Amino acid sequence: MHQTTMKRIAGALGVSITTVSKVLNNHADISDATRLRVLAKVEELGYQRNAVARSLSLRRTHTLGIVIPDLMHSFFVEIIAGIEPVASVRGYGLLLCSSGEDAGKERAELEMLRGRQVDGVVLASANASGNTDVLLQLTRHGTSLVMIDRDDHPSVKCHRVLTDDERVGVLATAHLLDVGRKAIAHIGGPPIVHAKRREKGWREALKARAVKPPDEWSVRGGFMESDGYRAMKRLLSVRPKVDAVFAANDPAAIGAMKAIWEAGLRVPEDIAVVGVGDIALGDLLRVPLTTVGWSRRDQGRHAAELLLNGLEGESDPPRRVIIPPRLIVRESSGSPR
Amino acid sequence: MHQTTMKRIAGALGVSITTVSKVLNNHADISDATRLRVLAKVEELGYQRNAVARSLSLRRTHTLGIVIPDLMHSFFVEIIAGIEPVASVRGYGLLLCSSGEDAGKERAELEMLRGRQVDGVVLASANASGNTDVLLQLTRHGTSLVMIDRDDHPSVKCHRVLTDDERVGVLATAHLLDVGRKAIAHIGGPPIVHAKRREKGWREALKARAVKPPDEWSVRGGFMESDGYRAMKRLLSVRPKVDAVFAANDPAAIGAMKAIWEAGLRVPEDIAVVGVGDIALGDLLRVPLTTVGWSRRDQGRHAAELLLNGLEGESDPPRRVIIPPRLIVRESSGSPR
DNA sequence: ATGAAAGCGCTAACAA
DNA sequence: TTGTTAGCGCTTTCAT
Repeated sequence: MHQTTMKRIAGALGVSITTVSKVLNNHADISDATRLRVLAKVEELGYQRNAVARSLSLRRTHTLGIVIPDLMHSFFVEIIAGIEPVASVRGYGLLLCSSGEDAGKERAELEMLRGRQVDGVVLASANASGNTDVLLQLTRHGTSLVMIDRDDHPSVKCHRVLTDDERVGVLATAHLLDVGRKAIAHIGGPPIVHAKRREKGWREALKARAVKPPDEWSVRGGFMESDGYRAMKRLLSVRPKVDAVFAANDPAAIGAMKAIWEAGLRVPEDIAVVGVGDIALGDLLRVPLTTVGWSRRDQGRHAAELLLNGLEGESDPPRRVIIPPRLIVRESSGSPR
Repeated sequence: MHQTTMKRIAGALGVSITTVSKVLNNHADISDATRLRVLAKVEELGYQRNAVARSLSLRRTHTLGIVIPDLMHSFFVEIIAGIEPVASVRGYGLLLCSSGEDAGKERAELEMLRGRQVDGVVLASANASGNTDVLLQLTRHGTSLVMIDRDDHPSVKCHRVLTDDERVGVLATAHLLDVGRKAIAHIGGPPIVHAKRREKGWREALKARAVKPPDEWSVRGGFMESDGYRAMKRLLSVRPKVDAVFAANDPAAIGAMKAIWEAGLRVPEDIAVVGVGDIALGDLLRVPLTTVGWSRRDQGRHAAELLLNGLEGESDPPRRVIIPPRLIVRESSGSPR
């Protein structure tokens, strides 16, 4: 029950704690003989340095905080999967927080992470601003920060790992035009800059082919399946009928498909659907979903690398890393007509 | 850049550090006047207790370690989603580790968690034993442990949150018999007790209806999609043909379906498929998958509660919590014939 | 090459 | 009601 400590090791060997510490930190000024004796004892007792005490001394915890909106969204989990191996191999632990899409909880989590003295934070927020002050406070106290898929909080100087959202919209919409769709509606996301850029891409792509979308083609939705479902319900009553819809993300696209099926229509024959995000199993859906995706793992990996490089070596100036989106064509967008 | 500390607060107010500490810990022996002054200063400076120092003093980190085999498996993420709210609301942080199905890495993660002095560990391992010694060491040092979906390591005295695997096999197989299938094959999992129990359930259910499975009906597989795919390839050559297959988990079932389709056959018309685990989006698959599932969230929730109750109050004797499995009928098992 | 001593920021007896 | 003091286990000057 009693923890083994350096004191114990030192005592058992008749050396000082300092000596043990030095061995464990690979200091050069230790004779090979002593080093070996210490190492042997460490092995024998199964000793593990107390990271808490070490952190207090070093003022570094070798811990990264991760804040995501929703654990159940494969999307964010893939980001973590990108972070994990990088952190793990460099000896960093991951303190996981889920904000549940709630700005209040996100705030609480960020303060908790500050209290726990994490060396860095990866924030994959979905909330529109609100916690700018906590973020500023964090960075001011020396915690490095990287935001994923967020290009707001402009006052917060930190690394950002993003995709090109306007291009996302263009890729999706141009594809639908390419396969011969004429009336391409858009189910928008929440009022955040990324959703707006996707909508902008949709407009641009239409404009490039001289298509003028009537107002009813664009309906405000959200990032949840239920949002897409509701939005599609409304789009189904638009006349003349739409023959395609570009949803701001995959869950919304799935919701839209459900609404379409419920109305007795078919995907893609009656209405083609394209989403964004390339969620897991998207290729195994009843009607496999055409989507615009980008590598979440790369996003996570880059985030972790930016963070750790900044922590270990020189702290680079804030960078923006753009992960390019790509079109993933499946059945929901149909074949050329 | 300089952290605010209790010293600073105390200094600014002309009181002792102890007083500040007592206020922050809600000790009764502090006058309201002082309490208010301190709280005001804390607010003013945006002070946050340094959890590292606190942990060193208290010898509790208010942190739980979570070790799962694979972040990309929705299955484990749901467990975390069950743990998170319980831990979060009680002020516990979650240190996340992914062992990548590798006993060596799992071992390293567990030692890391020991070094970090976590108060408890939730282990959702998939590895067959091997790290028993580390687990024993952990518990011996006072770390409480709960294992999820693991009923091995019998020497390790800890809570366990399991499902009834034999019943899982019975539910799946009886269902296939109920819908009129005659030749029900089984794609087994890796050589762990749970997979074996599922197979046992399969045998029991067949026996209960006087069906004697020939040896070729049972093929050793694994828990990966590729395992199911390979196993099904072999099953496809069995004569007389099998008309149903019960796979030890959903990924294997999905792999099996792929093999069936590749062979030009149909699910469920030619071969019915049932999996285990009820993975996310299982109901949106090309052919929605019939499966036997149980609440992962409940599993996580129970695990967290067992752990935290043990930490906060009396430490219960090791308990085994059984989460009941239930059959989820979708299309892959077909309709009665 | 080794060790004594101070300190990281906090908690908790024990005094006052 | 408040403060003094001694740790928690480790790192790190600075002597020796």
